[in-house]
Amino acid sequence: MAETAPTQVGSVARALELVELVVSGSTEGMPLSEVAKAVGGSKSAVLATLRTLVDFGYLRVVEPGPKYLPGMMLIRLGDLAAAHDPLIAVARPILAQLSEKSGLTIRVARNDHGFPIFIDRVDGPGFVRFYTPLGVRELPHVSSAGKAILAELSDDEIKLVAKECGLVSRTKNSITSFAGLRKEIERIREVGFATDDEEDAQGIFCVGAAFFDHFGKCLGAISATGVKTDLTDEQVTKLGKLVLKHADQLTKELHGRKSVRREK
Amino acid sequence: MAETAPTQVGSVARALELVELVVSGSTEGMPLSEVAKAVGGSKSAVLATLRTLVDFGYLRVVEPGPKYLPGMMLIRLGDLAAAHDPLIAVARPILAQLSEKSGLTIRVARNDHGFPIFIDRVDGPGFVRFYTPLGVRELPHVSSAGKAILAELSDDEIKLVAKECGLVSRTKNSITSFAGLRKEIERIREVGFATDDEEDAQGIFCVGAAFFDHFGKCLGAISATGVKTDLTDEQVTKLGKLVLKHADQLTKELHGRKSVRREK
DNA sequence: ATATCCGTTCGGTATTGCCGAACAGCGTTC
DNA sequence: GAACGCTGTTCGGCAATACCGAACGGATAT
Repeated sequence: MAETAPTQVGSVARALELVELVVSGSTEGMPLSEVAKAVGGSKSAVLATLRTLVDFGYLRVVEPGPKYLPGMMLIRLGDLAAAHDPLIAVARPILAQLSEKSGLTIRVARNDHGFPIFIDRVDGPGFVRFYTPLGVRELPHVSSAGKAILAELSDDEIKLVAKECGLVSRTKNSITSFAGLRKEIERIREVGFATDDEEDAQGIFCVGAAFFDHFGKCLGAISATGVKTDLTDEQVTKLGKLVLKHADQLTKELHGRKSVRREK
Repeated sequence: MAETAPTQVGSVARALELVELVVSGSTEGMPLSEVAKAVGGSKSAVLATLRTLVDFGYLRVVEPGPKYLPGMMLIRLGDLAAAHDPLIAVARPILAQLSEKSGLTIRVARNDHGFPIFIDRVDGPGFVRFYTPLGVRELPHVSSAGKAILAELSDDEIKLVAKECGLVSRTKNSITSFAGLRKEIERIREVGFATDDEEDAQGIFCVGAAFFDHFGKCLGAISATGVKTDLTDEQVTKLGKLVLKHADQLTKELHGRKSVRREK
């Protein structure tokens, strides 16, 4: 019943599934029986695995009626992973500056073969909070960071990425045709930053700009997120330049340089 | 070589050791042979485990000469765990406010049987950055958050915690005698907030205050961290009141109430 | 008071994860 | 230039061990 080709350790895979299950569960915690049913294993086997995860702090157990919750070790590992990531270490102060200047939520995404993976975030001081998960591959064509990354790829690569994600629609503003995306990319290349005008979620507006390593390769993008009604057209242009400036600053601090535009 | 009594899953335990090993390693990444040597297992077994961890995103592999690094999933899990934690969700905006007002690094710790476990942090805008690990049990008697928590325990509990941590010394200012700690606790109970005057690290000054649940039980403490030379005595008192005010605000938003002072 | 659910414990079985040796690809060294 | 040492990788065989299912004890609800 295996689906992955190369050598794997079954019990470890099952344990990691448990972690994801508990973390995705409610804040109340999951009891043993529920966990066992969800993964389709015997209670005794699941119990042994859960105990191991608790011993290592990945999960914690709350009495009474033992329920399992995410443990402190997950926070510790996430923090350590972020601290050890050179990109995050350099980007975080820049994100904070941009957040303070703009009053918006700022995020930074890594370029994962054309797809954006957001790896850090600084929330704005506003009352509106967006929950924006970190560490997951997002759709490239409906986010400003994703489009800013796409605009730095060659046309062939864009075509490949577009096929891979299928240009699925998220809202009525989403770009779903390759021709539309092509036009949008042209616009981004001209002004230097990308926008997301309610293309991923109703009422949400984003502006993003790419940053580069010392080969001129696009490492990722930063983006600012706000509610649509808060922004006028002039503000968008102003914000775009502000985001672009900070992205360039990030490039500089990474000892990178902006890529020359590649020909078709 | 086992130390834990109850049922555990060996391969999972070994896998989790690998994660910690890689995360604690350098930013360059660890090659297979190094990992295998460190955990004392065969290359083939370690390889299979590493592959499983990579498949789940806990680790990622960088070419050439396959080296293993912390993966995006760790950031994702840490972020999710934080988002699902009601305390962090409520505390984060308050930490941000306090950081902006004070210009310092603000942290929040959970009370783990008298020991502080810092679970979230908002860095100040200053140039000086402190790396303060999250999710680990810290010493209670050399941190302001720890002492703020201690001051809310009964004298018997304080004695127990003091014995457990041994009142080890970290700097020449560290409190190492129970009599000294007793006196310090009295002072904290009078003014309502705790300080750490270079007791954990040279040149570092902290101020902390506790917060409570609706039973009046101390849930944890928040603390502000800065460099010693930046602060005069009057500023310390002013800062203490500011931190205390935000801790009280946190208590309020958690629908808690401050505990009545317990008798001896 | 009874019944049903939960978490836990305990052996038996065979699955499966571990080991060690052999292979292959590089970089270095002589 | 060739041979050596170091990597990471694959493959079979043994036995450790992780799984299962049933039985126990406790709590809650009916």
